[in-house]
Amino acid sequence: MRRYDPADIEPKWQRIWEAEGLHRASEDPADPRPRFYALDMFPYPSGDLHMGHAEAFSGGDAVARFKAMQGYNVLHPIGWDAFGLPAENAAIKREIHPREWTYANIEQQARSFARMGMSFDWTRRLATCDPEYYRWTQWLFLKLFERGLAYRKSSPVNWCPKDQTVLANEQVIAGACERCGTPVERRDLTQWFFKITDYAQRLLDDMDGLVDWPARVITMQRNWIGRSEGAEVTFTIEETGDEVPIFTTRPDTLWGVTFFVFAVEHPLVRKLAEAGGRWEEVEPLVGKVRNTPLTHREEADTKEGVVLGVHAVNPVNGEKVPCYVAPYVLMEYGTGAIMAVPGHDQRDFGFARQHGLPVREVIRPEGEPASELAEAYVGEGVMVSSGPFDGERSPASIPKVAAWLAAEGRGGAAVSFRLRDWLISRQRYWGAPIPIVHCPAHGEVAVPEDQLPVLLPEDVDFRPGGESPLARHPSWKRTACPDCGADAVRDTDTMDTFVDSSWYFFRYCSPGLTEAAFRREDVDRWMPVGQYTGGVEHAILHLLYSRFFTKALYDMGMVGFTEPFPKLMNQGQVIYGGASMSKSKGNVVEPMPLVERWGADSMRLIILFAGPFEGDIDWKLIAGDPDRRPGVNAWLGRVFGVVDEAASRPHAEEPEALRRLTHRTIRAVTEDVERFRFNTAISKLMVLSNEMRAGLDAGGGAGEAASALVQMLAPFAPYAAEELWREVLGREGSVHASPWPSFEPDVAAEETVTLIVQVDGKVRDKVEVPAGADGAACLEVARASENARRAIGDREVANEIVRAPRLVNLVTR
RNA sequence: GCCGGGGUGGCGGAAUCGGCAGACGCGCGGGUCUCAAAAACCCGUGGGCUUCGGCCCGUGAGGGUUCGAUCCCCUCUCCCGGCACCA
Repeated sequence: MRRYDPADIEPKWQRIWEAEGLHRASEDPADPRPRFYALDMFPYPSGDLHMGHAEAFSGGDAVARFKAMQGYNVLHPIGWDAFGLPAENAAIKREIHPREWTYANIEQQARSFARMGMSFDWTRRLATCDPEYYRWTQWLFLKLFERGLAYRKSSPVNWCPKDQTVLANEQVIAGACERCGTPVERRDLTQWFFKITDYAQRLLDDMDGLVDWPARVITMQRNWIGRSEGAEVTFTIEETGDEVPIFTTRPDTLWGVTFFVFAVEHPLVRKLAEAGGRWEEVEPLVGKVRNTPLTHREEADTKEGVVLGVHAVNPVNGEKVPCYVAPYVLMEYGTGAIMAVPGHDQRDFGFARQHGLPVREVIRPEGEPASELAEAYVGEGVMVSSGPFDGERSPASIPKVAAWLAAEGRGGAAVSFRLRDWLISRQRYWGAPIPIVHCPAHGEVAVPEDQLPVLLPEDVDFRPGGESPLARHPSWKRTACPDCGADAVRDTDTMDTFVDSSWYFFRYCSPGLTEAAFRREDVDRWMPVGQYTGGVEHAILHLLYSRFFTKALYDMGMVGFTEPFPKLMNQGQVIYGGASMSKSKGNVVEPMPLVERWGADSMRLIILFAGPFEGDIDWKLIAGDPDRRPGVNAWLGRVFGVVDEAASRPHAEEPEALRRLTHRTIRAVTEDVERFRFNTAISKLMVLSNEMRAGLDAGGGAGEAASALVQMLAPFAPYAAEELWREVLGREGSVHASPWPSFEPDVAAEETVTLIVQVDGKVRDKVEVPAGADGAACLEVARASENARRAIGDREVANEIVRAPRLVNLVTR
């Protein structure tokens, strides 16, 4: 009998598949197969692959192989998200160049992927740190710049005083630098932004079409975009005449305004404080908040604030209310100033109590008397003390008030988004340089396309200190203005790595193209992506940015669709003992040692069989003794046994029950794989192999079952399936290029079914009846059941529920 | 606090147009083989009771609808995830 020896067969097939070019996507125009783009979120090359990669890619690979067997021309590419801070950190620590560290890791991961049997089209491999890739990242930046979608402005950012660098929000943990633990400060710097806010409404609207996205991802993106409807209203400052617009979702409470609040960063604060003779009191608060890290702002005291000494005139009734400056109003949202209605907003209420400001009731619950408010009332009601709107029902009155404001010329209906423009500048070395030259005469000038890429300099001191590494380089930034030839300097910032990853899926469609980032015809041929697989940690940033890029490129006529990923699947995390795996916790389980010891097929089966793909896997709970043979490995051994035995007696008659199970299994497994239910698919294959064993032991044949089993095993255990297909079953060509088995309904149909006989809803008997048994026949069988009679005893049967041919329930009085 | 998802054997998990709860696997127990052990293979495995025919209980807790509820409804509870001064 043929032994199952993964150490022997896996490297062998890996070589043969590579030599045969089995997984290359076909670009032959005569290829009649429909196309399918199976995309996995590309990895970041920090060391070797971890368990999370193993799970995500095992699932993605199962889908790609399944689709190929279903007759699709599959594009299943791989690449690396290879720019980023960790490469620099590692380089600083080990004194090697970020490039060396990055490419070494990419090679390692590529070898591991190949060893795992991933069906990638390696000819399309890319890395975002490759000059031939980032050249086009820069080119896309310039396209956005041309359209006004990339612009520069001053913005507050997180700054680590020890590392002397700007940090992304996600690099700030509890107000401190994640690397050195130093509390971060706030700096105002001029930065590049992408104008994603122009697309806020479309990003929101188009999600209605993303029916195959996980609901929670949709929810997270909706929350992130944060659309609010309301009104904009312009107040006038009594003492200076300044006009200050505010956004409110509750214009129906305009008559309840008793004060007015500015964010500390609001450009009018100093002027107004000075006009009110209060700058001395205001300045310390402004300074304090300015030095508070952005990530700490949420902990600021809601009641803190200082009076400005000036008054705002309420346009609806001419009332003058005092102005304050307070940290609870954010410059980043709305207009950076608010009308305060303590009667109907809890934050305003708290502030009013603290500062002795009046609280006015202007929305009253229907049918109730006027009351002294003990807290803000935010529910429905009737407008009172509201001039022309007295008696109007709120919130129905909101659009009426907005329309009235518009007619009066003091504002009107407005929509506000929480989404802010995407800050892409990074004062870091290991990223794509921003292709802009700053000319004293011409300002921001695009680097001409024929001068791309703007290459990163090699000889750089990328250790932290003072300025960004590119700014510190003695000569790199010096250049001539492309417009006038005068001395000018390059922009010394690099782009956020999320820019790199916002278009990599387009590049896969036109690999190695030297004239453009991609060809529209290539992209339109393969995209939108058939299935996108990756972690939920990218639910907002990467997916939102990629959607934005796609829409912007669509508007430029560069692609023919507006959503890149109509179908999205998130795999769960692989954790250990309820916590994420990490080196500091010492609980990291790596996939490659498992692959070396038991084979890639076993590693893939362990992880796919452990539970639902979307759910987390706690390795501590699913893994047994690491030195003990995994159950799935033993199962593969048994599969080799049954397939070998079936092949050795091709003329033996296959039992009808086995044929039926085979066809039922084909139907069920096909459905399971389509729904990412790999765990149940594998369990059904186990059932089939168990039944084959029983049939063979009884002397029957199992040829059809063996063939189907091997084919259905192929997406999950590609090496073992290939060995069985070609060597044991002796088929020509790869199992992975064979057509997915089809089930025949006639064969799958049951001849008999188990009739459940219940008495008063409790199961009392199970009887085999013909599958076509009608109600009367079933009832007869049920009445005849000895067990049922005993359960009924001397009671009278009052009701008979019949669901032929599955169930009869005899109900006694 | 708000929104979303979930609670099923010793463990991972099956089963939801309301109709056999616990598929499949791990673990565990017993057996075959062996001098012995491991491996492999076979049998058993929710709890309790049993006259060995079966019976009772059981899907976080309580209630409801129904002939019948893991599934639908209400209340509660715990866990996980996301958001959280968003005007």
